[in-house]
Amino acid sequence: MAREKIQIRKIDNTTARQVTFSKRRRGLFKKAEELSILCDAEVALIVFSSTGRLFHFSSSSMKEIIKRHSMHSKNLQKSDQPTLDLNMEDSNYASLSKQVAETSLQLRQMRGEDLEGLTVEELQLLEKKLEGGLHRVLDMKEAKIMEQISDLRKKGLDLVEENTRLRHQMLQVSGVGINHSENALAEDGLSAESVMTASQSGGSLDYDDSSDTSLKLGLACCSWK
Amino acid sequence: MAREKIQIRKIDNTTARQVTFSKRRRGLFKKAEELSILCDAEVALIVFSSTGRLFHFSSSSMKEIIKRHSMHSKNLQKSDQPTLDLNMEDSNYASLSKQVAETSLQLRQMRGEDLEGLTVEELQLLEKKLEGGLHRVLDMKEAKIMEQISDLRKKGLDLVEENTRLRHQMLQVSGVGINHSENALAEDGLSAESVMTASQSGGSLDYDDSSDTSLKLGLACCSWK
DNA sequence: ACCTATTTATAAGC
DNA sequence: TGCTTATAAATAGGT
Repeated sequence: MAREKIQIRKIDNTTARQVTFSKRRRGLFKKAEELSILCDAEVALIVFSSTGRLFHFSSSSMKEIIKRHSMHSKNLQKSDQPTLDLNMEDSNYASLSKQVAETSLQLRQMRGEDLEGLTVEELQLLEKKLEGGLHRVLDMKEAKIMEQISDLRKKGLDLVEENTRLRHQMLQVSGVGINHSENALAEDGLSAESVMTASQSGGSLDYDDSSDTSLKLGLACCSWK
Repeated sequence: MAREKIQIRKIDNTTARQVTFSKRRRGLFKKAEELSILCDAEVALIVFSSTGRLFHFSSSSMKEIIKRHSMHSKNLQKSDQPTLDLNMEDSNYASLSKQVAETSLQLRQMRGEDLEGLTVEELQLLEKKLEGGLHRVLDMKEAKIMEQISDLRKKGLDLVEENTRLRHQMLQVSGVGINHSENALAEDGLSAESVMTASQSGGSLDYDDSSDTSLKLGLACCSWK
């Protein structure tokens, strides 16, 4: 496709053949990938040069694709002892394959793709499904978040309790006569009440607690109600 | 590579995607064959469309090439005597089965089922997917409804036109001298103007048209904007 | 399915 | 191999 048109038959000159192989191989692989991306297709390409070098590409798992292919083509094979078993597997496979296509279409449509062919009624149905799903997801998220909050709150209370206990121990260890330590207790950490208030009001919880970040992530969302 | 340059990412429009698939698939297979002939290479190409259809090409025996390929890549595998064939089929089937399970789980979760095991982060991701899908579904529904409305409006205009013509014919048939028929015409049905106003204002379209209920269904939804 | 303006791929040559 | 360029092919968007 250039300078001169060429006939499609084996290139005699070895060097020229190898040069052409390199160039065309690249082009072929590029187009294979483009097809898989543009058209959402599964593509597997295997090339052996005349010198025995292997080149291959597959849009997903080569093994998967080859398997799927052998299932399909196995219907028209010379077979040997197709012992029914295999045949049944074949039909099973065919239906499975169909099922995969069908299910993934549904999935794509729930993601808002491939909607062109749907009627208004079908779109409405889809909409209801999505709203229902969204509703249930939000409910579940809220439940999980409330759970985490109550867990954290409980942990907080436990910590406050432990702190109090520790401080009492400290007091006893330091001796009762030293005023200084009493002041430190009053200024330092939070009291049980202040912790409770902070977590219930839903305000910013700035625990720099590195052991459990999930609540922080959960609350990062602004509209989980 | 034509009229306009395109980006290499999945084509949204289903029809366009299928058209492109057909065209590029042909091109890809042609080039695969050319490479094999020109450069004396072994080439195997397998393509599954997104709808599950299989297309394949191989310069020699597909089985041979696949075997040779697995020999190469099998260097890091358990190898041995697993007569490739059967094992591949088995695991193939199993993996397809796995794929079905995986996909249908995703589907169920998008419908708001089987959410128990998910973390808040995963729920959030799901939520975003659902919102995105819902948004696209609503957009598409709106587009389809607008299309139907404009169709109906056009039909309405045609009918009005025809009515007018029919009335003129009636007038001519009834004879020009009879005042009575002129009055009847003035009081009776809608003029062209009044129909236009009604349909353009977006007000309640009370055609009792039983032949096409899809618009009614479409408008039954209160929030398609 | 067919039509073309454009984009790509690529045969030669270095 | 890589680069360049003239030209053949492929193909995106329409019809």
